[in-house]
Amino acid sequence: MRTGYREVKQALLARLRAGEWPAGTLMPGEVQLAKEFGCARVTVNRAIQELADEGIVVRRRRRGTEVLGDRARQARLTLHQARQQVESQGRHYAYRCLSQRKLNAGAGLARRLAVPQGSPLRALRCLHLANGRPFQLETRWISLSAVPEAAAQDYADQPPGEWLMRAKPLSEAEHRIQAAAARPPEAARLQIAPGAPVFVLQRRTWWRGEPVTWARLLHPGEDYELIVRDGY
Amino acid sequence: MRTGYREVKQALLARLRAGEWPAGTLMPGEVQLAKEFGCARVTVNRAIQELADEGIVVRRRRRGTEVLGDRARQARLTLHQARQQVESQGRHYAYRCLSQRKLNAGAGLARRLAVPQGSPLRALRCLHLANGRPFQLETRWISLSAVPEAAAQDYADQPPGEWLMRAKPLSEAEHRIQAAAARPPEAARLQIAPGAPVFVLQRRTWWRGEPVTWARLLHPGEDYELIVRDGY
DNA sequence: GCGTAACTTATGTACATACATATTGTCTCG
DNA sequence: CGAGACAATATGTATGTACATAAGTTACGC
Repeated sequence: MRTGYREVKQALLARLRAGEWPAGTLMPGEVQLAKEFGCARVTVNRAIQELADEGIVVRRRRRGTEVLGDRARQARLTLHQARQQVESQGRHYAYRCLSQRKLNAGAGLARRLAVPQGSPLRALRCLHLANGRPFQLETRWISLSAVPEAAAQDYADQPPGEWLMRAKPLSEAEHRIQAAAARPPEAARLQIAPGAPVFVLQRRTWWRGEPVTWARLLHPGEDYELIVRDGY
Repeated sequence: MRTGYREVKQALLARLRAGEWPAGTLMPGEVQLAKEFGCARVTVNRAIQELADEGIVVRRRRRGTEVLGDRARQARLTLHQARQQVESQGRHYAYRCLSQRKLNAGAGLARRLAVPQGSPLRALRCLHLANGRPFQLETRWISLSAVPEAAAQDYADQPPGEWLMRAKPLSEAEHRIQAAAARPPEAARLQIAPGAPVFVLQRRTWWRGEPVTWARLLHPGEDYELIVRDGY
């Protein structure tokens, strides 16, 4: 019958949207659906697997497949390094390290990075430029207990983000995206007026549960936008 | 040998990180890898499939599997309806429709929505409140040629986003995230000062290539944040 | 030399089957 | 009646096989 797991997935989606299985209920089992669609169970499995990946249903062994309510939109967000963002727009990229030093985590930093107080850190402040104009102001802390090599590394000519990506694999990441008003020192660095809107991306990463780095990336003004496309 | 596609995937990831196949090169074919790992080709296929899903490699028929350079961080972004965002924070949700009318697309709207000029549209302006305070200001256009049912629908008591989610499947979506300064009318609606930073999310959706809706969602100030977690 | 047809190859997917694994429900024994 | 053993069951995954599909490559005819 040349079913195809895509067809099955679409059919299931259609029936889900039609309200055939309201939120909270269990969908029929894979064998049942396979019989219904006239295809192999594996085909149904793959279709439902994708629905589960997209957060539409939850699957549990022995229990079955539960339909989740109030389906949220999901999209895949891709975050590039500043250099790549700039160059993909056909602009000239430049990097300047404003300051780099070593310090031990105080109470506030320890909390934000989730490291013990007093942990050795590398603190950095860098500027990424596009065609000579400020593109991103980066404030970053690197945990030296997680990445001891970072102590000896010089970031004068190399963005720490790019270095880290090569030097350290990562297992988890958390990103926070906000709009904020530029504080005076930041505004000066970004050559915008104090209080002007800035796009803020904060990124924390872990390696096997151990905190690696925390970065705060500021983009000036209304020009910057993050674009997420999604389809199926 | 009880390989398992997860093991294969981890092994491939390890070798990718070790630089065994530099960016731009082609990985060995599935049959080759299957022989190497002592498993079936389908198992390797599934492992590499996931790598492709995560944007680490690109697969093309007949060509092979290419390793992508400068691996960008990828994360799954989940976008909820305003109601769900508010309620998941334990706050009280309320909805107000400020205006709803029909109009035909002018030049600007036609371009933004990617519909022919003069197309019939439903135009909406709504406010979502959390504990009685403005949470999100929504400006939305719905293409009536794509969703004729929207012409008769009344949105006085029902957020158009929630209605659309139920009424219309969608195949593609595009999201843009920006920081902006509140313009005076918006600031008044959101009860913030003009020029204060706002978090802007613009969403366009299509159904089989046909534009369905365009929404501009404004969140006041620095409180709002979008959080994306990602791990493996 | 050029366009096209035929062939080759790597990935894409379907299927039957078999076994693994988690979890719920039930049954037994003290 | 409660704790633990056990069976039943739905999903999870591996495998061999077969065929589909896209895209390079080569051969052919003009």
